[in-house]
Amino acid sequence: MSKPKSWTLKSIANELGVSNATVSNAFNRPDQLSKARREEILAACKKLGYFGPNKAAQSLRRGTFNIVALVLPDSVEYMVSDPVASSFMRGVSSVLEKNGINLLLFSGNSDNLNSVVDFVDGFICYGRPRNKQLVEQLKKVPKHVVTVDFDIGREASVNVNNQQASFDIAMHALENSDDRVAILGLRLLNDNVLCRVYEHHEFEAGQSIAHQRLRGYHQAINEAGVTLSDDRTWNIPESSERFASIAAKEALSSTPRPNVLLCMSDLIALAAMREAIKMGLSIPNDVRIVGFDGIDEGQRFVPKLTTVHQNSEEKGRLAATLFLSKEQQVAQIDYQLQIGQSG
Amino acid sequence: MSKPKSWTLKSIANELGVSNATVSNAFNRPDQLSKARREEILAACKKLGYFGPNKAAQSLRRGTFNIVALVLPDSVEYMVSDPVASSFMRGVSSVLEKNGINLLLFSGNSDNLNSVVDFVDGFICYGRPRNKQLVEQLKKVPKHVVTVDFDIGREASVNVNNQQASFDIAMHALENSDDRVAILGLRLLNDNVLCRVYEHHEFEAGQSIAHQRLRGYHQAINEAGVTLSDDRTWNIPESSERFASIAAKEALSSTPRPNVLLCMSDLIALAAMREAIKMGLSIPNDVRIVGFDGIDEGQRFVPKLTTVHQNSEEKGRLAATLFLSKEQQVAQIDYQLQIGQSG
DNA sequence: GGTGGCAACTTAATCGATTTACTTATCAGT
DNA sequence: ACTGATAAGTAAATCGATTAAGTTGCCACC
Repeated sequence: MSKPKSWTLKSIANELGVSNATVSNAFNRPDQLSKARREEILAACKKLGYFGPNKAAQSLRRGTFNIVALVLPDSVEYMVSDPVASSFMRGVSSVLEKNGINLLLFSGNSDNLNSVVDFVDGFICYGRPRNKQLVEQLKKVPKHVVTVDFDIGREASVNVNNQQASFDIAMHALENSDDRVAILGLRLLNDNVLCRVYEHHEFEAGQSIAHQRLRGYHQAINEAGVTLSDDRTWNIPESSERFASIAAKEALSSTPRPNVLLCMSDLIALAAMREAIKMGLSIPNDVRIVGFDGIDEGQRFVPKLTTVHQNSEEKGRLAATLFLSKEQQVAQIDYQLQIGQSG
Repeated sequence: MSKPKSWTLKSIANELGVSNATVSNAFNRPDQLSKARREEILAACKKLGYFGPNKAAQSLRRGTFNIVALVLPDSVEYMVSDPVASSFMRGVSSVLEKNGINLLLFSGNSDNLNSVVDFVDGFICYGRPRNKQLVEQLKKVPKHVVTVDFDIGREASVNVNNQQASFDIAMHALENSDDRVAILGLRLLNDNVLCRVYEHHEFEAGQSIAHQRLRGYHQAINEAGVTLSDDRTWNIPESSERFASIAAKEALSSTPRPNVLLCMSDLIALAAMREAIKMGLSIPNDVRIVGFDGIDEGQRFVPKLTTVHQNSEEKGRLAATLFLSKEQQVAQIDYQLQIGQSG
């Protein structure tokens, strides 16, 4: 009668009249018992409906979890709506899935790694988490960590050279030293707000992707001998149509009207192009617009978007592979300028 | 000297000369010890670098995890590249994140829930998982389960009426009894293959979303008195531009050329429209094309896509809320026909 | 002064496993 | 027949916590 609703190693062992250890060994170390005994035990477990050792207990004992946390730069919501981030995630998960490892999504807004640190084998961090405490914790967390597109002084990371790429695309967009440049920046600020940004100098030291890209733009602007007025940089809090449109409209209706728009993502650039068209401007004659990312929609748009293409999925695969190898190395991945008709 | 590298409840207790239980209580049950003692302990922990009870051990003991598994219909890769699925996920995560609960992604291709079942508080299943074993396991897994857009006989679920919606959109698209209809189906088959599907009858009993939608189409086709030839249904294995284009090209170049294309997703419908335009066909004069989902890009396309809109993000929020409430109920969510110029 | 009640801790069982060290039994070899 | 190896299995410590039950000291109250 005393059949427990759900079996444990112990109750199974009692039922079969063998020891704890023997049942455990039947599942984990076949060489520790006779073949006959093992098969007998496994068959009995199957019949009774015991599906093997409880993973939580197993993990506690062994210290391994088969779970990797993907630390996102921002909320999970934001992440899944960004096409570049999703394709990165796609790359990561394809590799992990093949290795039977599960993916835990972790928001870059959380202020504490603690809620998951005891459940995972380590962390893959995609870009600098918005919450600074998180960054500090990641620096010293006693687990394996791979960072992507930013650096915390640990040795395993995957990066695209954001600064160089931004420099290149900006150099492409700039033609004359009297060009009027505006920058539509993505998440330059920690505050979740759409606004113009006047103070540039503090960004020159920042390590977020946005800061790296901004440095590339500035470098190109200098090199091209162009002047960037200090009211010509916008902060867009997330890569969404809505915010980007507002910022683009604002930028394009400011005087003197900019004729070069450097956009930190393709989604922003596309929104800007739509606004420009709505305002009756001609691209690239009245305004040249360039993006960053290389998403599909940009290549279908008329005029075709000029942008920096990076293979995010490949980046994801690389990050996951690097994680699994436990090696400490820094991998740089390639980018290509994708020249369209927009700038 | 004997400072362990990482602290445990026990080692902290020893260090402070109090019992195990007291330290535990300091973190979990303030009423069990004096205020002074408690503050003293917490301060000491902070100084020593003990961040609180190990969550894995805590979970083992308590049987709660603060982790919910999101069971996807297919691989995790697939999920993040599908805009509808992502916005569902967005909805789910927004609610969970607010409640401090972490999200674990679980592939619908896995053949065993076991790798995660001992780590999670329960499951939210988005659509019928591709792997049938998984479905069987979900039916009887001893954890809380909420299903979305399919049913496994458990009482908590969120659904849109796929069959009714498909019926409605198909009725809208069909005009004359001599219309030549083709169906571009999404994941009608378990096999990951792009092909024409000849045998329809077995689908009439299927419970996957694709099967529900197919039934709606068939019902409308009957009602409209139209004949559907049995070589006019395609199976597209995933909602991607590439596969959809191939299928659309094949459908549109078959004779007699279909003049109505019922597409099971907007991504497919958009690809079909692009192909039709490439072939010099006029929409909707030569061919009427309707989709399903209501993604943004469809509304921007020229001609605007006629489709079924469902608020996936809301669906996600609803599913998560239902999960957290632990209530057993079936929630139906609304859909609207979104009439554009495409069909 | 004895009793009851309460606050503040401690003891020890428990969650569900893994694993080292130990006990037997069996058998080959001399 | 005795030794030593090997195979097969068991006992008990352990992972890092929670918590019911028990202990102790202190104070109030009749």
